[in-house]
Amino acid sequence: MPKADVLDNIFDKFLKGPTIFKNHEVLHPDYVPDYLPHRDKEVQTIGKILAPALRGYRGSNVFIYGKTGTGKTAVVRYTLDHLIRKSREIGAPIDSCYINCRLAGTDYRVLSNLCETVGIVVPFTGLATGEVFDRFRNTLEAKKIALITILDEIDALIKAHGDVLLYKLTRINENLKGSKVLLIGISNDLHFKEFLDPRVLSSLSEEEIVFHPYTAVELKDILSERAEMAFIEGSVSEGALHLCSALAASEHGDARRALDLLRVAGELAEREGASKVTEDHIKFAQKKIEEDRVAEVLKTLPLHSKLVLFSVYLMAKSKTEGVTTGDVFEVYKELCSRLMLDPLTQRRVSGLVNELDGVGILNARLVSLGRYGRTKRIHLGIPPESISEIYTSDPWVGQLMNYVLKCIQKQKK
DNA sequence: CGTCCACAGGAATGACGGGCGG
DNA sequence: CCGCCCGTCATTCCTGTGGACG
Repeated sequence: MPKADVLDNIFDKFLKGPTIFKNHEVLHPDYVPDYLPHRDKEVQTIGKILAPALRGYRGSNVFIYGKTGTGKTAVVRYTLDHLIRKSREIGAPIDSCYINCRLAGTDYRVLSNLCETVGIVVPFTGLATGEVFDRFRNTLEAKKIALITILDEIDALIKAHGDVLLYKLTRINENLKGSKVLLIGISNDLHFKEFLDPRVLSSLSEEEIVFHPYTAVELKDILSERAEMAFIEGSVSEGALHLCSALAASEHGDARRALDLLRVAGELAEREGASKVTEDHIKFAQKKIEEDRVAEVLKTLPLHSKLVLFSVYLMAKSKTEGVTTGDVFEVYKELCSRLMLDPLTQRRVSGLVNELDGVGILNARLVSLGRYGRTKRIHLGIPPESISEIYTSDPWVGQLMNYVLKCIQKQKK
């Protein structure tokens, strides 16, 4: 059979076969639904804070904390959408601007985003940030509007570039007569306050809202709601939903995670031609998401981190309990000499171990061996099979590793 | 009870590369 | 376009430390 026919078959099967998705899109992370279960209180609170803008008062700046997947962004966007709609109805001069600070990356790009919303174009680069700020302020002043600015993931920007911009923004109203700016800061980091200048903090957190993680029960409501929209009726088992919400709840009540899980499970089910998403699909999806994450991290690891990881891997085979920093460093040095590479210092390797621990690929625990010193006890944090990712992701390193393995085996014999 | 191991991890400093601002 | 500055990664030097051993 010619190739094209085989493909046609696959496509036809896909098109005609029993699909279980009705609307795939509603499971994607940036979809904002018409109703946000279990966030009524937050929606109302933010609504009350923003409402004065409809009458031309400034209202308060708001600072929102909460871990990932607790609905911060969704609630703010939802509330703001409604506010803007209302303002159009009654003709109130309100505009809004949503900026993800982490994606924007620098002060300059945040500002250029702001400029865009007030309708002026600034060059990619070339202007001093102060100049861009002035242009923004002047244009805003001329437009005579209330601008509600959402600064999402603001902690990322502050940690990277300091709070100069934020300070300027919080004080911008002092120099404005016709217009006003209302700031909504969103942070994933609960300890973010400590990074801020007290003046900025007091101005920004005139109102503070903390978003608590969803409980398993709440997650289930969210999932049921979304599943109803996303899937054809009856194609998701009750057990699957239950498991899905339980899994996400155990991971700090992350709704995004739960929705991801459901989406991937649905895709898996559809691909294998199943008519129903089952608990097994969820379990499989959980595994797949984790594997993808690990593979992604391994792929992007710097060379010496790979070597450190590989050292731990080699030793984990023989020693089941406890590899120390010193052990790892010795093996690592040996690897380097075989590969004709300059080894890093022990200090650095110790740091790399900590970094690998941070992303969950290694488990490093500080222990004291009394008379025999203090060190870290290091284990693999992932299944050893995953290490093969290193081979596949980086052929050069893979070849070297194979070479090293052969040398070691020869020595043993 | 003091010693001393085998590191942890902070601070200062240097090399390098890339983007900002003039 | 170029110099400068800033962030990242790494090194060097350093002080700190929990607890088994003698």
